[in-house]
Amino acid sequence: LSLFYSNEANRPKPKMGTSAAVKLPSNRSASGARRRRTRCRKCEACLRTECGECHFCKDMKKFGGPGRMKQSCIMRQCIAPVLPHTAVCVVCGEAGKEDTLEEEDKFNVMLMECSICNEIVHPNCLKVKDASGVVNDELPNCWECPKCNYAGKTGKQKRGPGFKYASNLPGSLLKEQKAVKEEGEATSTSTAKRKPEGDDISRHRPEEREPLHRHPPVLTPSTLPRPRPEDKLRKKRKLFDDDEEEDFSVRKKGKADEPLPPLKTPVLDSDQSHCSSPQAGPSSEGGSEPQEKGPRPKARRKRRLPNKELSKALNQEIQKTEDCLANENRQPLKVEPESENEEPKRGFRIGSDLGGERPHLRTKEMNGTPWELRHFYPSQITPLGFNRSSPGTRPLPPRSPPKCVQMERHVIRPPPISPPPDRLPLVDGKTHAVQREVWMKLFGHFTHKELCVCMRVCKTWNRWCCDKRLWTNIDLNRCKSITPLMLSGIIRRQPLSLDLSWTNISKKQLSWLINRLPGLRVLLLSGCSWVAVSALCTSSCPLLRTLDVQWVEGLKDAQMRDLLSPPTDNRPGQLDNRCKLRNILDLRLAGLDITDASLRLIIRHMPLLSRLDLSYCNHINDHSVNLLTAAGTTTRDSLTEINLSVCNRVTDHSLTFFKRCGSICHIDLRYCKQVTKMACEQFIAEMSVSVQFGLKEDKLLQKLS
DNA sequence: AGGAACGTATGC
DNA sequence: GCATACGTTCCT
Repeated sequence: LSLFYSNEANRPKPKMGTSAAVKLPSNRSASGARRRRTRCRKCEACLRTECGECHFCKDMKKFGGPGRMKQSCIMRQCIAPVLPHTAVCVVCGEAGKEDTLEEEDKFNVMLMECSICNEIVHPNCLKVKDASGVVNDELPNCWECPKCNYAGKTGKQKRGPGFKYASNLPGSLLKEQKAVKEEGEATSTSTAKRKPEGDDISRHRPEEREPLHRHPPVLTPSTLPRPRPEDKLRKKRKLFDDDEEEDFSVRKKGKADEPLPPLKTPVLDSDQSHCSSPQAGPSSEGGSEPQEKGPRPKARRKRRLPNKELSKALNQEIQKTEDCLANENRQPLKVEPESENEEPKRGFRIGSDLGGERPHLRTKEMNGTPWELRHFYPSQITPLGFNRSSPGTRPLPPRSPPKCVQMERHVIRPPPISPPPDRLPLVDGKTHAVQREVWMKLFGHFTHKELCVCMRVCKTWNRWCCDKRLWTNIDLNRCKSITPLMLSGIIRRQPLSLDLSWTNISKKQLSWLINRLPGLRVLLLSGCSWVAVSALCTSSCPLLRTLDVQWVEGLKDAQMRDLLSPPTDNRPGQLDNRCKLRNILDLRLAGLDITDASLRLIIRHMPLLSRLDLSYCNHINDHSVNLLTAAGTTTRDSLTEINLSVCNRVTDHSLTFFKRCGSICHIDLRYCKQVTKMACEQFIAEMSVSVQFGLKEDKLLQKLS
């Protein structure tokens, strides 16, 4: 099944049903009552235990709360709530029968709930054959039934059944966007079947990717230490940051005075007006109904015990982020395509003219998605393909795609339970002679771009090509916008190495990612905002070996402390008290305004540190080197490579300190104005007693093997 | 508008 | 019958 579910378009606003606990509003629609949904009990969320810490957990009696709120743990909010067992088809009165049939035939006998009229039917029981129903990929058993679709009804004022998102976790990346005040006819247009505009795969074809080899920093005079990235650039990025309050705390003063560049374009605006929001005018249905206005005697409620700090902080963060995400990504409701990466343009038709297509296939057994390719390597990316970007060229912050009020929501469904097929099924019912592992060897030679193309070929290839062995390195360096679809694509591939350098990834996004990449070894975040990088403060990635945070603006000593400090919540037995980054071997801090204070933390908390990049760190001096190489420090023996290029406070004296390092193999002092070639040669001469060093370049000392 | 409260559907 | 928690209403 596809892991990308992107349409939130037509989730109807919950309406009263016969079962509703409250009286029906006077404007209740003429259509059927809505069924309440219930947990799938299979998704990641359903399977986990209550966190005991969220707002709703704290309300629970079992956690000592009053039990008034009666809400599910935020971490346990179901990703794919299902119709209750008691649901039956309004036509035949029977339950869903999908269990009785093969996958491909299930659709017509499973119960589908219309997000507009709320009717639950077997598609087979419907008489309307000329209209197309539009399946909501996001929610199991949810569609816009052919009747409503044919009648031109829209779900605009409604929100799908069942979904009550704890938008922050674990399945959904997005929370429902706030109702957008849209006026007039914009609200009357259904997005249900609109095809994604300009969403042609060819337009999103990634650039040819360079091999993932690493380069040393480009150290030509033209790229010599540059001032911090221009404020202007940062300002632009700011528009897409979510955690603004933190952001301001690290921003240089004065910036706020500058006018923001106008990013909203006419395109954007027209986009907005064309996309009907699922929430467009939600208040027009129930909310605006002036029912029960006026004073009412209200005695039954007990005094509340507001938990403002927690809930507000929680929700504000979520909302802000998700508003941001909402703007970055929006796609109309779509039907999952027949072949995985096919354009999801059409509503499907029941028994209609789409030839031999079996529309229900679109809702089942899709592992890949058409959006995957489009979003994984969007156009206008020029992946640099290596980590150490030239520091002088902080890119213009990516701009979001044209914004649209249309909200989409991404649910990461659990990975397929069944193993990928071993052989390719053929049309004649037989299977291809070549086994999967052979194909996999072939796929192993393809670029990621090519793999994305392969994933469009068929379901089987789609699953095969998503094998994490083919995606150990995912490089989104300078990808202009990280979308939720890309995030879910990353999760699906479970890379060991992830390059998000110079992207506009937000804190929320990064946090979401890290929490779902438990095996991540390499994380490259150079040029990202500190706000984003601060996600590392609260998330744990115990296996992380390489962390690149060079040229992260706002990352100074105080932030390093946050990054390296053990979790603050140290209740016994609750959390790991050790440094979250204790297993780092390779730390890249180029271009940061850090001082010895940070180095002390590093020395203390990163006992395995082997490679340290401090180039372009203006505060680093001989004393810093003395610290790193002092007796009793772990770095003294663990350091094998150090990059101090363009550290102008480092002098010849540092070289004498390096003599104490037992494992040092590589000392980069290029462009250190106060380091002389003579001192380097003296170092080589003195070290030659035990280790042979040579000058690979001017002031670049390297052990000769 | 956002958050809290609560009636009662749902599953066991 | 009980525990859970969905979806609406009410309060701030």
